[in-house]
Amino acid sequence: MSSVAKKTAGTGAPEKGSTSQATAERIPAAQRRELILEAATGVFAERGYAGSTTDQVAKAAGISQPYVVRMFGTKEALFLEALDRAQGKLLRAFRNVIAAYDAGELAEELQHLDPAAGSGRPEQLKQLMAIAYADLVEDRGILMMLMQAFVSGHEPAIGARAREGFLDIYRLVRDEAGLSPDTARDFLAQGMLMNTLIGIRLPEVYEQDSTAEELLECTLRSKLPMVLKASKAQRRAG
Amino acid sequence: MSSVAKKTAGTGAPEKGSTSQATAERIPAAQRRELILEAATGVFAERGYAGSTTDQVAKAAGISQPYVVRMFGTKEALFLEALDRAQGKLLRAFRNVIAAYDAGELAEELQHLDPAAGSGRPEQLKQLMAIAYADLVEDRGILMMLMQAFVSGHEPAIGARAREGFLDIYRLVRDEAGLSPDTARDFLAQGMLMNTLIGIRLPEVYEQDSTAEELLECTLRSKLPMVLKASKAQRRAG
DNA sequence: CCTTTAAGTAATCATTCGATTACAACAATC
DNA sequence: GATTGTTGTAATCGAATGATTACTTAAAGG
Repeated sequence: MSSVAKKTAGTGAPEKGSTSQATAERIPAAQRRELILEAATGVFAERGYAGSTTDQVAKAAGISQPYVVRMFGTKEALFLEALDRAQGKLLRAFRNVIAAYDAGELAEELQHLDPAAGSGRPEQLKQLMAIAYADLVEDRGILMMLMQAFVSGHEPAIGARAREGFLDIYRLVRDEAGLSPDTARDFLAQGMLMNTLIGIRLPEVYEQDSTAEELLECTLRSKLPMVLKASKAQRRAG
Repeated sequence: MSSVAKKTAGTGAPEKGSTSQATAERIPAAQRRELILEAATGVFAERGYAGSTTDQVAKAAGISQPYVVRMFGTKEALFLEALDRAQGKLLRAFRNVIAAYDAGELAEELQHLDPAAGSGRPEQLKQLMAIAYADLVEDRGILMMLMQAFVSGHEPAIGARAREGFLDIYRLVRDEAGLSPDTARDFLAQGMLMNTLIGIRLPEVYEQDSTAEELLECTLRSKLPMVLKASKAQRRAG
């Protein structure tokens, strides 16, 4: 997805010799909004709310800083929207698993589950959702965006949203997947551990530290190779 | 420097008689250092690294902002020292439990453990350390200070230190308490969940939200009343 | 007393950052 | 082709913040 109509990189010279326009390609506001939210999710996930600047988001989205502010009003409003979006993606991922399971579409995946963990619907859904959660690590923005919100409870608006969002996830796992409170708690705890391991960038030292290797191995299991690959890609891009 | 300009304000203002004490009480630098670290832990725990200012730390410690900076050099150095201190307290708390257990000093506490969770040394130590961890919530600064470090992996110095610190804790739990990797992982996961619940200030809505009530109940168990009390105290302190 | 040292602050500086303003260019519509 | 709304930027402002400088003052030690 790149510019076709405009200059900048369109025809030959990226230099601004001719028309001194540094302006981005014009696209509808609704699409631009989504691009900004995508960029903001990455920036906020990386640096947290206070550690991010609207200019970093603007640069990541390929537009100017005033445009970001004008479109969302304030940095806080932008953060809240990005948070909602990330939470929505997580809830949708879980609901997709549940729906597919109940429709009997996961016969293949069921073969690879740990039989010792139980064969009831809640036990199997728990394992399947854990896999879906680990899949979200590939993006890395979504889970760390949530994590950053979870440690920003001192900001009144963000704290309130984070609380509600976390409880939404708990209720989904309990009511829609049917996990008992204790099982739901264990499920969430595993998720928070994964977030933490990603947050401290443990995959980056996987090869140099055997303790890190062991902990990552027993936390991510079959999803470890994918996470390691995503980590390396992230480092290149960073 | 002692020639002429020395007495600029010496003309009228040096009232030493009673009230207006613009300067803090003079105490040895080593003690002041500890006071600043204590204050910094609370501030960083609350607002994170980027969200905290050296002036907030100074105010919390009852001294001026330049003094904070001069004593630690940079905000980052201050954060790293506070982080070390918090991690040290956590490690010490766990080692105290292990030593007391091995010395047979915990006969009373053993009566209150869940027998269904197993009666071997690792199983009992896991439960005892979980209680010790929850006890640290009372301070609140220590655990959230660590949590804030865990989401600051993008800061090179902090990220490196956070990684090492987390692995130190894992090794302690595995090697000194004797937990298997899987059990150690589950233990850490519960800890990360507790941190998250504290981070989003879930205890503050305990009375208004039955979902929050259930989740807190099944995560903190016997330690819930203490955490609720600490939460209320924290709110009053603001 | 006087000199030295340690503890502490006021003032300020250079950046950074979120937000605002004013404007430019493109596109649709009449 | 003039009008009008949409998409976008440059310039800049005021407040906040980490750090520095220069100073003050309470003790400690002759």
